[in-house]
Amino acid sequence: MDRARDGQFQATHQAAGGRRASGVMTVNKLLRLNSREKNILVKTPIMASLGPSALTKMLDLATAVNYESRDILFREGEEAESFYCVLSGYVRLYRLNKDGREADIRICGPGDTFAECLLYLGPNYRYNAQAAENVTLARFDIARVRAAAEQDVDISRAIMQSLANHLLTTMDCVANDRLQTAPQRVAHFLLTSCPKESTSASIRLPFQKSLLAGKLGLAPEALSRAFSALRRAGVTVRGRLIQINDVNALKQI
Amino acid sequence: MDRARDGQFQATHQAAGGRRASGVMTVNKLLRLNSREKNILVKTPIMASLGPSALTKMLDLATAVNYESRDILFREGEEAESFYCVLSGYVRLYRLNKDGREADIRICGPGDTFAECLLYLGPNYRYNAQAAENVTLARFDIARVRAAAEQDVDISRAIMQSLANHLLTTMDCVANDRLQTAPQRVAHFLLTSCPKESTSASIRLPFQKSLLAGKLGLAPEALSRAFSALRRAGVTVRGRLIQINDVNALKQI
DNA sequence: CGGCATATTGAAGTTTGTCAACTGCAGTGG
DNA sequence: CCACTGCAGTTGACAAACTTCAATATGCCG
Repeated sequence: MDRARDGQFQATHQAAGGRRASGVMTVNKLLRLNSREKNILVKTPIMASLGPSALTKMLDLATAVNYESRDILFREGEEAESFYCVLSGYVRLYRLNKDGREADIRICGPGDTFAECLLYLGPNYRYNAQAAENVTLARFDIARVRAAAEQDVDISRAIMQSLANHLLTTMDCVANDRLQTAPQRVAHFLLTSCPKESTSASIRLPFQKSLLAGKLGLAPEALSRAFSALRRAGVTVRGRLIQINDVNALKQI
Repeated sequence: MDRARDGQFQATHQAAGGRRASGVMTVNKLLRLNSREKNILVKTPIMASLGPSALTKMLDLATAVNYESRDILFREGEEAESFYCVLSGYVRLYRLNKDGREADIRICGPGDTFAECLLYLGPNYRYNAQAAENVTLARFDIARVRAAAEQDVDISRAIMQSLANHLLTTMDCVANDRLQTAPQRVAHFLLTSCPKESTSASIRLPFQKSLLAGKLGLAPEALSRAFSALRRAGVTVRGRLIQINDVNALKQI
């Protein structure tokens, strides 16, 4: 059975979060970050503001971990031992209702930190996390980082900035869900993906459309229809490539 | 013209946030908290975890301010000088779309802190805040609290806990909006308002139904219909009084 | 009781979700 | 090289849920 292709299998047997090397899976082998991974990590928002000593402490606490597409990182209700920072790939954070329907809460890409809010809260994860594609993550032990933050103001300040940012982003999400229709959400997303001050642009989606649909709180079909509704505003879609002829027209949607 | 009853007037002439005494308005007079207000403030989540010295510092930084129902506390885009903690009454945080439609992001009641995320972020408010009824608030100067947090780990820890809490609450909000229908949202709200482990309950809404509707992301009419849909699950509504005959039946909605 | 704001109800109308069929593409294996 | 397969995405038809508008009812406070 192909684990990466069978959601049901994933749903009952959690992936253990191993690091794979040359096609061979070595479960739960946590490694220090290699230099390429370190270079990515130190540029992420949560690390970039740290002073040299705080940065060293955090790098010492980080381990690297890989997941394959559709692997489950953790589930709602499990005891939270770690929080994560994405080095490459995308991770979905989502909830289930009692019928088993899923709703994405957040899509985390390179540089994004997630579950760090549990540093100062209850002992359990509050949502599910799944790799949307093959991902590399930096993993941090919650208890150790909490201890480090108590001693180093740089670290606690970085965590606060991260929390404050996520809070505002999530509040934006609530407001957008409640105020905007599907084409408006898509237009808004495209505009935030455009370089500032440009009159036209062409964008390559960094992930599948189904993932974008979830991020925007839409069914994949609704995203499709939103794109075709945006054609009259000069938006051309071919695969992951999106051509925007008139940025100002998009703003009027 | 009655300021408290004319939304348009409020929309163009911002209330200055004065403290009123015996019907006479004294604009912008910021006062130290009286002992009753202090007693409330020290029990709020953000203050309760502070040690004695941190608590004293924060109380010294706090000023009391009253607003009348429908007063605007601040608007999106304004420079953020203060964050607030609700001592009594309710405050709506909301956004406008370009058609002028409003969507509530959060309803803050006694003990709730808001806009504290700006301690570590950009200089502007990111949403509007309006008194939903007559309110008393503790106001904190952002720059001063930021300085205090740098020196006192208790304070920065309290802020982090507050941020983490709000983040999780807001993520819950996104998930609930995306997963639950109107009756389910109302049922969920009622269940969180019930004492734990009770089989039946009677609740008094702490605010107007229109405010509850906004909190749940619904039009007032949709809330009304949700309540009448819940009648068959043993929910009786008369004014602000709500009788729940069977808590378990509500959980099945 | 009057006056006003809040809440409820009914009747459209929108928007989105759901289900199903179909397309297009990429990879597989004969 | 080509049929087969599996998956992502699109499209259509329909249903469900919610909003909006309008009319009416209820409740509150002078």
